[in-house]
Amino acid sequence: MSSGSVAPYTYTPLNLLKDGTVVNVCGVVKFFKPPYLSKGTDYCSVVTIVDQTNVKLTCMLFSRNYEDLPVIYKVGDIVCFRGLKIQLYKRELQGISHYGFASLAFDGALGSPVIQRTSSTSFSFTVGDHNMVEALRAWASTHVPASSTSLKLSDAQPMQYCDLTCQLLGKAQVDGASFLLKVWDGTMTKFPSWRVCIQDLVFEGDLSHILRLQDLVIDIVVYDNHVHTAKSLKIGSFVRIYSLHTKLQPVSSESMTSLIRMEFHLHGGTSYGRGIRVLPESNPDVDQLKRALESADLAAIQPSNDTCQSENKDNCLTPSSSTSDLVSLYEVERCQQFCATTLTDHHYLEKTPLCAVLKQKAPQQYRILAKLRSYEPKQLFQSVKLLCPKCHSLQEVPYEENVDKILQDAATKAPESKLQCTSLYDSEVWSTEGQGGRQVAVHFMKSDGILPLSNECLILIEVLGIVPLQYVFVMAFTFDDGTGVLNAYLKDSEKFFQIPASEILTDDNLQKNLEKIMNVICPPGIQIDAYPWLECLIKSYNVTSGTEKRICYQIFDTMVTEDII
DNA sequence: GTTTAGGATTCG
Repeated sequence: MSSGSVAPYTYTPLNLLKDGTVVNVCGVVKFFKPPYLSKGTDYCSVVTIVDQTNVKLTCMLFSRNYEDLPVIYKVGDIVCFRGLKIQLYKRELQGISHYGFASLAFDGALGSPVIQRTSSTSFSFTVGDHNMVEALRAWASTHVPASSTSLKLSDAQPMQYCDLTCQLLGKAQVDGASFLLKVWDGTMTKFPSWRVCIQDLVFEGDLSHILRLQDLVIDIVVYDNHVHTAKSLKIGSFVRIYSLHTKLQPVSSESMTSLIRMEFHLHGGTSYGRGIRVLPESNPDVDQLKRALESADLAAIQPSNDTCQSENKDNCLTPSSSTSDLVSLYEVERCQQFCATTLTDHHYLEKTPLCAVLKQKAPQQYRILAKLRSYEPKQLFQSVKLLCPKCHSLQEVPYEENVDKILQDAATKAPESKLQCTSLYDSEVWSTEGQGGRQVAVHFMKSDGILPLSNECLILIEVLGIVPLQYVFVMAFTFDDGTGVLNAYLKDSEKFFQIPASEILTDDNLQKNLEKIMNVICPPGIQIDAYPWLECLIKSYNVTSGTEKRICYQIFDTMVTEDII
């Protein structure tokens, strides 16, 4: 027993939780949504924790008071919850705050002082709790990857979601659903910030100070549910903005001849933990931020032209730069800055370097960030194949003169499927002459629901066992991310290039588009350093040929970004 | 002793 009148609390390991119980738990924060106003009466915070048992628990925490929800600043923080009810939701256990719920939160950094963050007076902190936090810190340092979303403005790239720690310099309500925040963190973005027109708005903040800081200040627009949080923020306060979206302004002739600008949005909703949280002066990240602001402020007051010119020599646009210089600079910047592909799903997967992918067994799924060193086939029309969705075999698209041969070589078994006429094709069963009266099912593919003229009609013969075949792009990509080289197949009917494989052989424009895309993602005649990054999902699988076993990789749920299509 | 949300990006 600990000294004093309060008995030590018992914490239940996350692998021993039972439905219907009320428990105390401790864990490392794996994911969280900063407290936000729910549609009911309370503030809500969703927190996923993990402990040494490697079991995760997602907790729904509600409180009438914002301050009573756990004070979490970042992934990796450590929390202790008391009075957490365990229940089943979608066949998984989840935690939900029960009557008398209380929480403590701590910095997760190994060796930092164990200072509890809570306003909950009922939460007594014992030696046992202290040891629990230290043990979780030690475990997390080797088992929980550090949060990678937090960054400085100077490291912000377009088309990213990131957590920004900054100071609020100005604010203004734009309209009912959007609110402007002017912030800085002492560093300069790669592209100057967009500027929201504040002419007709009620602006709060020191505009002369903001103007003096120039491009050290960025404009963030927050939307919908974040407007009420933004309204309550005090000028000068230190805030963290979670899942801030960075993007480049749409390319227009105007932006080509001036400068490309970067937009900052905090979109509506709370997906991926989108939100804003005020950081106290005592926060170690604020300490660091203050120092950066002080030196940046000094530099802004006494600008050194020499430093500016020598640092920006490579990126500097002189008044004599021609439009084509600007465009090519933009193209280079764009290629270096952001991904030419995006994921269509599984955004929560963490990125894995290729060297790590290559060491692991199959099957697995990975998110990778790499450059396309090379690809096959170079003759792009050769990448179009016919895929049998039934047996997954691939066939070449047959030349017309080969079709007779294919029919002669067809298998001997009778068609199995029930014949039906659909909007895609009409079907008939024909008895062959001179082949023992073998029956062959023939499908006449329709175009827009209508049978085309016979010489234009695609005919599928079911004894071939390939009914109906699907056109796909099949390519071999060689990825390189600096840590390793990996070959992956692309097998895709239309998602990746946003071009239907079924139409490319007959459409010159689509062929040109495909060529253009390949020239962007794997540009000929330049160093690989200047190639764009590609973010891809790949899955590994085992392939056995004879006695040889090897691992293959295939791209999935990935597409090229719309602005290069 | 009810509800809220139930991780899984907007499309401005």
